[in-house]
Amino acid sequence: MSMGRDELGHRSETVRRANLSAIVRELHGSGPLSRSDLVARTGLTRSAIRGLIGELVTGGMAIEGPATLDGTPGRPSPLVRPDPDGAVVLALEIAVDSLAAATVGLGGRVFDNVRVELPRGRSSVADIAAELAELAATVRGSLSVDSTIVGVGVAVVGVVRRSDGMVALAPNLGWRDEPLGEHLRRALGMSVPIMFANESDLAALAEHRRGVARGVDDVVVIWGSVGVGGGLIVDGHPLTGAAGYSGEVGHIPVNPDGLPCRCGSIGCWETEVGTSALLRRAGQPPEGGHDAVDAILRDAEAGEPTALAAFSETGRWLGIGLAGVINVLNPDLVLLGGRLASSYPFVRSTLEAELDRRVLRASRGLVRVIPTSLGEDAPLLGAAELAFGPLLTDPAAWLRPRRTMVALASA
Amino acid sequence: MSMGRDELGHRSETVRRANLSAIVRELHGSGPLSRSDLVARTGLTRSAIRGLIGELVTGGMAIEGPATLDGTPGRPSPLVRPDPDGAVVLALEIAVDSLAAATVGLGGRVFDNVRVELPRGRSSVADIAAELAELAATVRGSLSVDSTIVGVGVAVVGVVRRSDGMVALAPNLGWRDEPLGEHLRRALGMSVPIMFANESDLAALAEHRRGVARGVDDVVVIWGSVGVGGGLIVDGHPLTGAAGYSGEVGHIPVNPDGLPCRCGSIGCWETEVGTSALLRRAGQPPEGGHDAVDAILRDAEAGEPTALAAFSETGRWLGIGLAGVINVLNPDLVLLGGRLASSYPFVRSTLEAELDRRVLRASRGLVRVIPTSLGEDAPLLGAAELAFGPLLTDPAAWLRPRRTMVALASA
DNA sequence: GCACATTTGAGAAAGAGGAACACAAACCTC
DNA sequence: GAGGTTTGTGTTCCTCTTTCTCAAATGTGC
Repeated sequence: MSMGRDELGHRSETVRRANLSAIVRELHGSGPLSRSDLVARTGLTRSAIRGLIGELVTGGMAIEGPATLDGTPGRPSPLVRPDPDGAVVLALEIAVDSLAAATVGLGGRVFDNVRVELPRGRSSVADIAAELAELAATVRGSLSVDSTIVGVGVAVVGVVRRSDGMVALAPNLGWRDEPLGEHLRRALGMSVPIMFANESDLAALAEHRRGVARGVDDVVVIWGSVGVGGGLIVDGHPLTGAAGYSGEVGHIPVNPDGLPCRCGSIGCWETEVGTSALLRRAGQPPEGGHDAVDAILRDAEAGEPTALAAFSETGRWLGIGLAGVINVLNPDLVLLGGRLASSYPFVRSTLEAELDRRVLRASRGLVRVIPTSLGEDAPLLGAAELAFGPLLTDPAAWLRPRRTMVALASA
Repeated sequence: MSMGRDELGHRSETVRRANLSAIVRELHGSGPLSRSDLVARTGLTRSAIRGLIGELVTGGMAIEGPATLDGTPGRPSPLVRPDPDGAVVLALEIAVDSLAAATVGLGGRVFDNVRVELPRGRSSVADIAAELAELAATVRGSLSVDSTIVGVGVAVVGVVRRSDGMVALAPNLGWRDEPLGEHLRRALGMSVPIMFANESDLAALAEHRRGVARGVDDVVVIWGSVGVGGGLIVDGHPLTGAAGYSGEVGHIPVNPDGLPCRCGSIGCWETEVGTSALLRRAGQPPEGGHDAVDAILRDAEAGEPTALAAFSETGRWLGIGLAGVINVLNPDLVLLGGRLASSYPFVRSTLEAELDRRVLRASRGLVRVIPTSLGEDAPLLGAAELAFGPLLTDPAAWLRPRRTMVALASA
């Protein structure tokens, strides 16, 4: 019986929160802006902006600097920048064959970013949590002493519950119903909230905030690692579903009499467009890893016919599955990411041909299919954005408290 | 570059609008409520509620009546009811083989409701628009003279653009890129806004507002008429997509080497779960209509094996396609509506079996699949809800204007 | 170099809207 | 009928934005 996105019972404080949130979002998303830019973007008056900026500056979340003179007449407007030290998040990622960590400041500045190889096969949740905690300690070393970490975001290759980081399924790691959240909370020993999501969902969030999908309200990201996942942005907001399990496009049935899938089903999209399908079509053993795929890519670049045919057939199946997704969601933009980004040139033509045939004409004309723009780190950057979420929604809760009547009285 | 659902630049007027909206939504959705109920539901103070209710009453949108004594101590709280005459919408529907119209008051009271048969096959847009206008005139006759029509909602069997009612595709009617919006606007000759949407989308809206999906935030409605459409509620809001073409689940490819579809593609879900597939499996000519399907239903109820087998196989394919939808959207609830509602008992077991096999375990446990609750009129009721949308968002814009200083001065 | 238009910041006052509080009214129970 | 409880009423207060006026800082044209 939740109210969805809207909350009832507004008051004047709600207005201030919404306006502060709007300003912090603009600063976080667009970087330094003059006060008058903010007036134009928010529609608030100069006086209101002044008061709100003042609160952000004294709260340590923004810095006012000298104006940049652009040659136009009129009094110059001072530049407001997000204070990267004012609010920092820790981003973590459990990818297919690597672990990563980064510290990211308000405004999107990446302070430090490390990635380590992960040996193939099973690893215990406790081991992974411990290793992530070590990476976290490393990247935290690059922060100045007065930075405040306001949250932790974690990207996971697998089906993870958003509320508590319970991993329902992560075939690459051999996990099933593993309480990653609990382990990580203990290993990190931090008091700030830790938020979890699937790598594809976070790649979508990152592309929407800082990549080619900026300003686009309906976006689908198809993220290929070993399997295939999807991140959905709908009406400008991430689509999470009832428990955060949405976007599992890899397990759409596309071939009812197809091959068995790691999830237990048969004929999932993943069995036709995942790494193993590509390797199979290229005449390689399907359990080959990253290197084997790279080899096929190089062959394709060199014009080798078997490799080209393997990509071409994969593209056909990409188109078949994607047509269903597009017909259901009617997006403006579809981004191919992860391994699929590098495959893009070689799958493009057969993919588009299937879309031409299978997507309803009305939707077909509106949708573009292109590669992602942020590369391999998109899920990690998305994890940072996830962790910034609460702060962007209600910045006032994170500002260094203003002196209040009570505080003065008790002093 | 839209802002999505959120708007920037809040002010105190925003608060009043949001609070009025919250109250009108509660009244519209839940019917008569005492003032103290509203206090509890909105979290506002008694003073605030009083002021807002007062505005609604003088604006003619609500009526305050005597309290209902329920035996509890304390001063009784007067009952606030939505004034059904205060705001009325006109709902229209173009279904597969019928046209319908209704007048619906604030609070959901249906004043009048008519449905006429539509001869099978092509009809020109102008003819349909004219006939709808006639039906509209009929149902408007049942309104009291001082009722204000605040909007028109139109449900269409087909792919329709929300912004202007351009019908991209409606195979049942033989339409392709027909400007229904323009024709209807002329035929009705009304100055209020006319809004359009697909029948499945509106069935979902109706079930979410007034049916079994009330209070459920993530809902999928699969609506079977001749083809199959889908209505999606995500995070408590209808999912429209970039242009309103979302939810076309009937055209998800499920059988890459399947039968040709009316949309031009092959192997669409619709070709396996639509009416013609059922008729084919029951050994009937696939172009049979409503009556032929009803005959198979009666046979199945009588235990006739061919009919049962036809439903069973249809259920299997229903499960295959639905598994993909569930894996992508992670809904709490899936509703089968239209023709599929009556089929439900006979497709249930094979459908659930496919879901067990093909839906990720994490999502599977959360989702219930049941029939719709509002019957055949769900799209029509949804059209009414669609038309109420602007009023629910900003009731103040529709209140009879308060006496202002200017009005007094000019009097 | 200087008047002038232009844009923006600063500060005070006003306006809008809900919260808080005190009090009265209307119900219940005993 | 006294006492407890819940709720409507009315007033005052608080928060936050807008509005208005003035000053400051820039560019332009002579």
